[in-house]
Amino acid sequence: MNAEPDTSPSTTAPIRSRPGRRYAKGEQRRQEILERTIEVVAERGVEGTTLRAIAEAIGFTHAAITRYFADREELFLAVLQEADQRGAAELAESRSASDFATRAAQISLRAPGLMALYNAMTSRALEPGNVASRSHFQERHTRLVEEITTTLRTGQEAGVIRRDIDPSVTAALLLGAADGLSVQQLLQPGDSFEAAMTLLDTLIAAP
Amino acid sequence: MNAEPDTSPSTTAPIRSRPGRRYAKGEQRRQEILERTIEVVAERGVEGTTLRAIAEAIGFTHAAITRYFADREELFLAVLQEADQRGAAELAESRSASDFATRAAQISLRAPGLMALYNAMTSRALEPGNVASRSHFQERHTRLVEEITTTLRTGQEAGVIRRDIDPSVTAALLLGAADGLSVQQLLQPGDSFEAAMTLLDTLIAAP
DNA sequence: GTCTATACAGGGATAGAC
DNA sequence: GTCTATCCCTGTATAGAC
Repeated sequence: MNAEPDTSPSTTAPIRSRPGRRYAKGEQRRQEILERTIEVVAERGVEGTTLRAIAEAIGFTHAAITRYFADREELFLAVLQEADQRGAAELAESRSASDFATRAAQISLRAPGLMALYNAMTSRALEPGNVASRSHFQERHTRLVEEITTTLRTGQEAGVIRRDIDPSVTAALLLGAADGLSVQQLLQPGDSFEAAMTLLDTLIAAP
Repeated sequence: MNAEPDTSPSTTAPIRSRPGRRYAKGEQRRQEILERTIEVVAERGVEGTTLRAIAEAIGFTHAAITRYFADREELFLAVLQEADQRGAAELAESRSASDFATRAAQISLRAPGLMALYNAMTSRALEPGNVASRSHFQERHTRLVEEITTTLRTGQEAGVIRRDIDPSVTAALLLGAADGLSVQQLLQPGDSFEAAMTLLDTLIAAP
């Protein structure tokens, strides 16, 4: 989007000596840190997930983590990215657009701490001067909107989605609704999430 | 909702010696702290809004703030509550339901740091064991859903809102969409917020 | 390459002086 | 009612052991 020229798409602030996956042990450690982190988040919340707490869960010193991730922000972003990638396959099976959005949210809801982390990082991305997180979420959002837009267009051609609505605006609506409703769902669990997304589904369906 | 018996509706953890508005000076100080806080948030972001930074903006020591607010969490919550009350009047003028949701979001968007603070606090409310923030947002959500539901029902009776949709589910959808889309709007400013809410408006309008 | 030890600046919270 | 002093906890940086 409006990000400055950045040649490294995935990692924002690359560690000096991260070998391109050459050392098996290092890569393994990296994965372990990612997995433990989300566990600690689920147990102690995002705020309680200090570098020392993660390190302790592994049997480490907190300083060691900085070998793999420049700072806490980068670590958290990596956790979200990992979760995104794992969910990507499942997401690709979506049949309808709201099905897509619903799956996206539900994947997050499955892993206890993930949605909390996602929200915490989103709110940090809104902070002034946080280019790393902001561009991450901007890219993510742009990508998701494009995917949903394509699905919607296909649906319109197939005659299952109303033809009098703009696909990309509808995509933004679906994604926004899924995001907002899943927060709501976590705040007070109930069936409003399902119901609301289903309603949206019928609203955009061809008459 | 599922909140524990709580006799104090507005303030979650009352200060030991808050006199029921008896001391003008104290009340004035409290207001000043609230106003400065939102200013500091706008300038330095939520993370940068330390008790010391707020105190410095007033000409205080950070410890003095704890006379008026038990901790930072309570202070932030009070800022949001203040903003809610100020926006309430404007909100009451809403004609349609999505107009309501749109206004609610736009009021937040007007004050630079407010939406960031709102999101930061929402994400904290998702943390385990944070009863204070969680119940605040639960109550807020319940209240807003009820108000929108009423507006919707009136619209249905007047024939401007489709009659085949459930008012409360629709209210949840509107609120969720407004929340999710406003984050999106802050992340990358554009006109997708307006467009998407307008779309939702037409979707729920009577044919 | 990987990790420990250690130091540092800055945060929230609190006790007690005035 | 406000301040000073202090506590313990963060993330971060660096030096050096292995």
